[in-house]
Amino acid sequence: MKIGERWKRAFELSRKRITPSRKAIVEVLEEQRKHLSAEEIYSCLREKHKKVGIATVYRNLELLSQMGIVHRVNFGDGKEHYEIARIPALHHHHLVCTVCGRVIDYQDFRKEEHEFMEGLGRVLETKYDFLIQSHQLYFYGICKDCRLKEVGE
Amino acid sequence: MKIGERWKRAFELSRKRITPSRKAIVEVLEEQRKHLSAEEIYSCLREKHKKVGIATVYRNLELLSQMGIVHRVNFGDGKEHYEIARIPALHHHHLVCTVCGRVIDYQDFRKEEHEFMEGLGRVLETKYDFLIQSHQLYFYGICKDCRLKEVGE
DNA sequence: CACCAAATGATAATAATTCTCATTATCACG
DNA sequence: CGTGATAATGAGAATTATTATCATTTGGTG
Ligand SMILES: [Mn+2]
Ligand SMILES: [Mn+2]
Ligand SMILES: [Zn+2]
Ligand SMILES: [Zn+2]
Repeated sequence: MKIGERWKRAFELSRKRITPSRKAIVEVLEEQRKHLSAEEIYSCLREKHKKVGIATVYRNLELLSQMGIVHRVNFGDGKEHYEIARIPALHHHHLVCTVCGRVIDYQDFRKEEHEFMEGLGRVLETKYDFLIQSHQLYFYGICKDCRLKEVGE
Repeated sequence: MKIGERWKRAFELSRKRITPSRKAIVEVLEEQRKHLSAEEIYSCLREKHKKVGIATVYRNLELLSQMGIVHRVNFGDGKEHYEIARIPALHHHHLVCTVCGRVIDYQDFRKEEHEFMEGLGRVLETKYDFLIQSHQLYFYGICKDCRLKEVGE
């Protein structure tokens, strides 16, 4: 099932209204498939001549995150970023360069990783009486370019 | 080796000065062993009658994070939190309630998890030419109390 | 003890996000 | 297909976390 069809159903179920702003925000994230900040999404919308206020962008990113339609990710650069949620089979994680901020999406070991996380998640649910909804894994390090620059200096 | 002895050595090696502010900040984090925001650390220092400016708190938390003496963690509540780094054998991860913000430190499956992360890390290092320094795993969900409240409404 | 780069404190500046409130639009219902 | 209750929006103000500036102080080396 395409994510595009899915989110409309989710809106109906949760009794949230389907508005032009919401459609436009999801559209931008689906097209770009990148990690965009609220401000970047706002700019994209302006370029497309969709007039949506910045407050509405923030409000809806919050809502869409809670609904699981978008993922909010934080790379430690002082602002939140958002990306469209992929189907579970395409779930991915992040590799962050602590020097230049470059972020790599990786999905290697998707299956093993997913199994491991599922198993761990189940144990935690039982032990801590939590209902687990999602997880995020970040690896931090130094990318090739930044390592070369360091040596050069 | 106690972490307390270790960080002084790290300072000498990286040619950073051991100042009263830095000692005091590490001290607070070692005593409290919690996830404190910069502002909370600043308050603790004032209570202990150590006069350290807020800017110095931020500056040193940045430095201590880079040195690996403290860990900067983000639970999605709009501010960074800091905790003293534990020795690798006591490495832990986080379980975050998306409703009330409660955070649980867990260290179950420490060994299996660590092995898994090490293995995954090595593959990523090779494939993406990254030098990996650390990783963080977050599980998000709803805690027991928040689930009970939801039903009550 | 003197020197000097590094560190600090006070405060201003910036940047991200949230709040307020008057106006507009969605959609369930008749 | 209207209509009304109520959710959503936009503009801008307000708030909050974090960073920058710069004159002053200090740690550590010799
Ligand atoms: Mn991603
Ligand atoms: Mn912790
Ligand atoms: Zn880099
Ligand atoms: Zn909770």
